[in-house]
Amino acid sequence: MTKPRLATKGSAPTAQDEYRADVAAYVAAGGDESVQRVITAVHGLARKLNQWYARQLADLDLSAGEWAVLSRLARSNEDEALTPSQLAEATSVAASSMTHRLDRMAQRDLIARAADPGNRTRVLITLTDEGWATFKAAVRESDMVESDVLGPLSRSQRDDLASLLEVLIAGLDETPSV
Amino acid sequence: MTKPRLATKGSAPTAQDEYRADVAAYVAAGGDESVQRVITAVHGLARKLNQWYARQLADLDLSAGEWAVLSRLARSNEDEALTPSQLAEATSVAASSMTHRLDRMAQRDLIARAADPGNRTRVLITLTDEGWATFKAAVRESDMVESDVLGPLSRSQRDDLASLLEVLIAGLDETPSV
DNA sequence: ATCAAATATTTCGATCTCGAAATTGTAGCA
DNA sequence: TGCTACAATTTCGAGATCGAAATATTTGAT
Repeated sequence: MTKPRLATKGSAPTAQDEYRADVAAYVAAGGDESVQRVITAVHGLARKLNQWYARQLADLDLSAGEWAVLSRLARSNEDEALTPSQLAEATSVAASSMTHRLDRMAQRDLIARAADPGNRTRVLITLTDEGWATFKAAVRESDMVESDVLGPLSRSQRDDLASLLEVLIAGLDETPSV
Repeated sequence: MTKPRLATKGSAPTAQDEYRADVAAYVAAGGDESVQRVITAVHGLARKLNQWYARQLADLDLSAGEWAVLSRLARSNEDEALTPSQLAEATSVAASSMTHRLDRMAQRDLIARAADPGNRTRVLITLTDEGWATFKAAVRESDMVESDVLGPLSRSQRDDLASLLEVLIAGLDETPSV
């Protein structure tokens, strides 16, 4: 069954090959197979998606980090305003890095800084009209990639998959933060 | 006994809350719901896992990138030796960055460089005994995290989940690389 | 009211990454 | 062989990130 791919760089290994080899290695090293199949697949998917996003986002002159900021702001622009610290936490980056990232984004008029009226230590970040438009454009682009990836599954399979993943997401909150 | 749980002002949002808000935002922006549920869950899980790995790996003085190299080498040490370029490709990093990463890892005696006997342009990277031992230690640590995450699912649910994810992985190879 | 501790942001120096040369070696072809 | 195109790695300069220290403000205790 396994295609005997002969050495040379000509034929790149498929994602499936990589996946199987990874699972085998982790199991050989002592990992549980039913765990490693899921974990390795999740990582592989996320990695591939991120690669594609990076390319798509490059068209809009956005880095993955900038996209993360846009995305986080977009889903809470109405009710709550966010501070740089919260954005740093939300996007897994040091607060000091967020300062610089926001500098660039403000320069491009994607976001705006405003002093918190109730606490002058804080800065509140909001999406500008242009930032909001850029967010929507990026969603439209990435949705095309994502639809392709989910193409092989039927609607009910997608729902089953989502439900199982949601169980794991819910469980994350109970895990003792390692 | 009771951890002095730092008084969260608004009680930190749970991973589940974040997930639901993300899905809602993407759907509001025009994404398909059955797509966004899966994609968002995959990203959320991968992100959380990576955060935990980073902490675990810090105990072994490993960065995520170094772990990726160790891991890639560990699963192909027997048959094929890898070049820096291949490792760069495999771990999504520029070839020039791999040079420095390998410098550091060689200095710590985790990997060894050797000239390819058949092609003096190439350098072949192999795991040292210490590198191999470090890999195994990391697998043991991360398997504990992963088992916790998969705890909420029964054996057969894990298999179902893995099977669905594997369909997507297989599909990645057909996608026209965007 | 005042002083000390805590919080939020920014600045600073070191490190890591990237893409573009530069370097070194291989392969094809007359 | 000699020459040109190609390939793999490393070097180099610019930009991004990190953790720690600096700055400014708020909160809490006396």
